[in-house]
Amino acid sequence: MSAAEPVRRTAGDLLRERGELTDDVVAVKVRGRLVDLHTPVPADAPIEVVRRGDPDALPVIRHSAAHVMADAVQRLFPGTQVTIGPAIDQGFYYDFDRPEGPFTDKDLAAIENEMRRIIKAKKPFYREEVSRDAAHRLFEGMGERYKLELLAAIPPDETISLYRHGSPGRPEGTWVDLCEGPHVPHTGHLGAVKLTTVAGAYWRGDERNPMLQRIYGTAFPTEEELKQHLELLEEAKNRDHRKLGKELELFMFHEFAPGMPFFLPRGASVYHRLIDFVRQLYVELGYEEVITPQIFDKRLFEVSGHLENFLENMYLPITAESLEAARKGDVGGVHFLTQKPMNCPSHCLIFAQRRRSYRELPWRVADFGRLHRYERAGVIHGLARVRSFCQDDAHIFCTPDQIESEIAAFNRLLFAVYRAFGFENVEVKLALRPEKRLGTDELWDRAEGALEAALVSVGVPFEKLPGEGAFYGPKLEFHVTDALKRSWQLGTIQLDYALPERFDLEYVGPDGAAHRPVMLHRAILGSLERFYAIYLEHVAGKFPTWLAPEQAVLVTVSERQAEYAEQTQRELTARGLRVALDAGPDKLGAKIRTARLMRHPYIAVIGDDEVAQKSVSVRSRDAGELGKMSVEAFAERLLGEARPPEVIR
RNA sequence: GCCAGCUUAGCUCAGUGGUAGAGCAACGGUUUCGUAAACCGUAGGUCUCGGGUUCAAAUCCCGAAGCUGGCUCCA
Repeated sequence: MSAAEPVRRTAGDLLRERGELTDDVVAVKVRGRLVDLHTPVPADAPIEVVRRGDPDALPVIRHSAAHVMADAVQRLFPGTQVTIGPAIDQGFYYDFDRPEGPFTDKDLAAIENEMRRIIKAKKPFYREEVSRDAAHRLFEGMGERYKLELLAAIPPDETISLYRHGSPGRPEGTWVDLCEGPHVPHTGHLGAVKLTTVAGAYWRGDERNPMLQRIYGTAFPTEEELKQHLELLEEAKNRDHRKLGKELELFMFHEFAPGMPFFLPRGASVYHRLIDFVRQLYVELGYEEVITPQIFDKRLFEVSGHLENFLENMYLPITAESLEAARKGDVGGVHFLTQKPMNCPSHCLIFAQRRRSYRELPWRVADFGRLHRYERAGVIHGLARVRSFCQDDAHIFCTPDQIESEIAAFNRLLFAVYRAFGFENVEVKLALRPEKRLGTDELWDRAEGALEAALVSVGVPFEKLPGEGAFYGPKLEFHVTDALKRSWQLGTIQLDYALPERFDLEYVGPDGAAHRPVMLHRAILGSLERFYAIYLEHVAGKFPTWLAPEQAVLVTVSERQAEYAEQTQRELTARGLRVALDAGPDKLGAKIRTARLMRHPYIAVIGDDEVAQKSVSVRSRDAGELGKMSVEAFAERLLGEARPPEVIR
């Protein structure tokens, strides 16, 4: 630092001068930005103190924990190189290049112990700002080639900062990392740490790069909070849709069809009711539904561009005849077939089936067709990521000046639907042009602009995702998170100028001339399979009465009431209700237990009293004991809840 | 696809080189019972599959499949 430069004081210095520096201060916030105590701040800036218990302290603690972990790793496993190690939502990770290969669970335990030693020693963190050259020399000397690569990627005008923390047992006394911060004042702030898993991760997230060893962990100010976090994870596991799907007999998988769910009778019942719900919306919103083929000649997907852009995700079925021809080398006898991964090309064929008038637009065509996409092994995940699924898919063919209102209307609809299912936290993302795409830049400018304009007009906050659009157009994505806080896309709306062009679609305008329509691809629930997964977790297996496979279960106190119970079941079923019956020899307590585990909305007990009074004793899953009521009153109550939620007013 | 782990009865899980186990579920019997598990009994397994090492493999080694946690890719 040259003499001419004014002395720059750190946030820590300022607080100390003001006598506000207590040991529980982890960092500060300056104009909304999280800054640690080691970093110089403008003397006149308003400072907000962040203490150990504050939510803002967590990322600081975790990022520091990542450093301490890397320190421990390098101490225990010399020759291991460090790369990056950020704080994340649930904790932190650090990626290492370890020549000896992956870490084992035993290694994790050893690393954790080493971390505890460093934490216990309450070693201070230091920040220093250095020149690019000095940093280069430092990491070159240490043989940290990943850090050199990171250093080279820092823009020239940015400050280069190093963070050290005291490391008991290291010859140089400290462990150093190229890092922006922020970090805690000393290692003692890392109250409770836990390393959770090891995983492979590509350097810089590119699968062509070498695979690094990632260690995930988490950290909290206190053991108590860590314990709570671990309990929360345990609870989340209990509502994992894969576990619930098995327990509630909703769906299954088999290795003969990996990634392709089998919906069991109870699960299929829910699935069909979801479709019914969407179908009802379609009636009200002016959609028409079609049914289209599964398997096509390859020419369809040549025209659509899928063969060029989506081939690695497509199944190519083959007939025995073609297989035989191929074996004989008879190329002309081989029929190249394609299993559809999307419905849009079919709908283009239907649009082009006859002359279309502008008076028909917007034409909204829906399709619950089953789609198949080949997904690489390792990416499939319960119902949330499958190889065979169906979307509540529809395409809107419209004129260019109908785009914005269609998109805005769809946005409003989608939020209303999600709200009806109890999803309040929906994240909206605008996915922009990918590298591999159809159409000119000018078309993409227009398409992206239109989506953004619609979002602005509806007034929802959104995030832009460069390069994430579909190959035929930009998309709006609507995301919600699963029980384990993984974010999944549900609905989408995509704007497409390319397919109408490729299929040479036209409508006759008021001027009598041919015009090119625009296509909107949209789904509300998205993949029904994925929606099913997320929703099942969202309600923890407790489907509302309108969706539940059985809306009530009748249980008898003894087998003596079986006849009356059967008659009651028939009466309720005749009124369109779904009612199960448990008239077996078990004791009432056991039947209640079974019924509760199956999460039936209502349990109706039938004993001698009920038979005599022509009643049932009702217990609601959500509202508790309701007492005796007539069968008629029970039916009325069920019928009142059996209607799907109203979305459109 | 890549890295790591897992796979034992329908389900949840014990079993680390020497005769495959438990609980629940199923089935049979007894009990006829009032709001989260009655009692007794019976049956059920090529220990995912294929190779290898060994006198001997659920157990050790190699390969495959499926699943799990990540990475990459995506609804």
